[in-house]
Amino acid sequence: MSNIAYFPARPPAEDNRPGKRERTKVANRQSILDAARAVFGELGYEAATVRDIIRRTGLASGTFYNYYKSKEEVFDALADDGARRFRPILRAESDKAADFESFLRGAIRAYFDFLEGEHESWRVNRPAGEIFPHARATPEVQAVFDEVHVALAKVLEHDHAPAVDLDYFAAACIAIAREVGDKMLERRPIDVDGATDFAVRMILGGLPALPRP
Amino acid sequence: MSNIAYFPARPPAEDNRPGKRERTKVANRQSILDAARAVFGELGYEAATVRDIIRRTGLASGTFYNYYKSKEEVFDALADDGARRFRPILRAESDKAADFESFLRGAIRAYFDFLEGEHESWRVNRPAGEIFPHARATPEVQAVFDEVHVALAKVLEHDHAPAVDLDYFAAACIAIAREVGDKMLERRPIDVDGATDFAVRMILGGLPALPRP
DNA sequence: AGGCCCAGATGACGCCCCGTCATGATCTCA
DNA sequence: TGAGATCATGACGGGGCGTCATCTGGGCCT
Repeated sequence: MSNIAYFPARPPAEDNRPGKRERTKVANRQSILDAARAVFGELGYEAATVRDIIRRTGLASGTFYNYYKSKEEVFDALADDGARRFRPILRAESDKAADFESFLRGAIRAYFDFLEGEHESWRVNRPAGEIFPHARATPEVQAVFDEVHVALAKVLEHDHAPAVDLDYFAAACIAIAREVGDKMLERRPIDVDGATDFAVRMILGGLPALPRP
Repeated sequence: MSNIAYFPARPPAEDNRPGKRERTKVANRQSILDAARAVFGELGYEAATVRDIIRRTGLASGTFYNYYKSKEEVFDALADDGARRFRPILRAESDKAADFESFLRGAIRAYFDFLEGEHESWRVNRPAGEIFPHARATPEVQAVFDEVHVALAKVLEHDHAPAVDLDYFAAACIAIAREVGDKMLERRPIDVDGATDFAVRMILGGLPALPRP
């Protein structure tokens, strides 16, 4: 007996749900990422081992390697994930900005908000003094840097600002944002506005322009 | 028979050379550091193992652990070494500086010169894309940061500059110096003057003050 | 000189992490 | 329902890790 007489050629409701195979694959990949985030948060990146991550998933060790080649690759995947979520935000700021200052303020503010959000899921209990690696230059992360680069160039040109060494300038801006952002997270209460103001003024006017606390 | 009749109470020429015991200890510690520098340079920090370092010294594995507890500790020792050499240079700049700008220029210039010098012994052949860890906050390194902090405070006060958030400001200055310094090392020819000028102007006047290339 | 002592060099050892692979279970599709 | 594809499994060899019982020889005393 055939279903053909009773159902249209395609199954009803266009069952788009992927088969079980595909679903477990997605679930496994996700649980590895979740476990990794937790382990990195608890033990710190350096101390964490692939085995720690595997144990937390409950999967077999070999299964891990069907998805990622190493601890580094998982970390990169997490970084990529963050970058992928941040990129559209940055893009939006870049699009809506009228001049350089508002672009800068929007972008840095967005980054700091983002940082504060991520903060939670990462630095749960990491050992004192340990250095958490900054996101490495994975494709997605690099794309964000490039986007900053391009956005800076675009907005500067639009403002008829004098040509500058963009490579140095972008590096300096990113450095300031990173470092002031880190310091911001260490203070209680976390003051996103203050940090944003500081970073923006530092970039736009240097020392003389800084806010007086 | 006694030497007393022939020699003064203390042995001649006041032989201060430490005994052989002490000398091998110093030599071992030094060869471990040398080996570590070479290994980190060749394999990169991440890939390097304690065994790699041990093998290169020719010592037994146990001996290594008589001197350092781990790869991290050796790296920190190397960083401390660098910091210990850099500190007096920084101090000299701080002492001789008449105003904030000359202090800043002197300090950054000194740092970039230092970077260029160190450059040789470190990044010999490291794998592309690998992140070389910035010096961690070892006591000596921390001391350098603190010195920067203090020097900034002192010079700023002397200049009757408006009060600023020193924590943020120092972090931003160090961030700029680090990042522009790294980028400087990637360019050929290495232009210490140009990088110094950029960093100084960025800190002193932000975007509008930057040199036009 | 001869002998004793102990700092410290040695390398074998047990432990654990690494990445692989032969095996088997389960899904898919005809 | 059966054949084949896909992928989870966990045992395994390789190797790095840090330790420790043992040995070596420099320091020191007589």
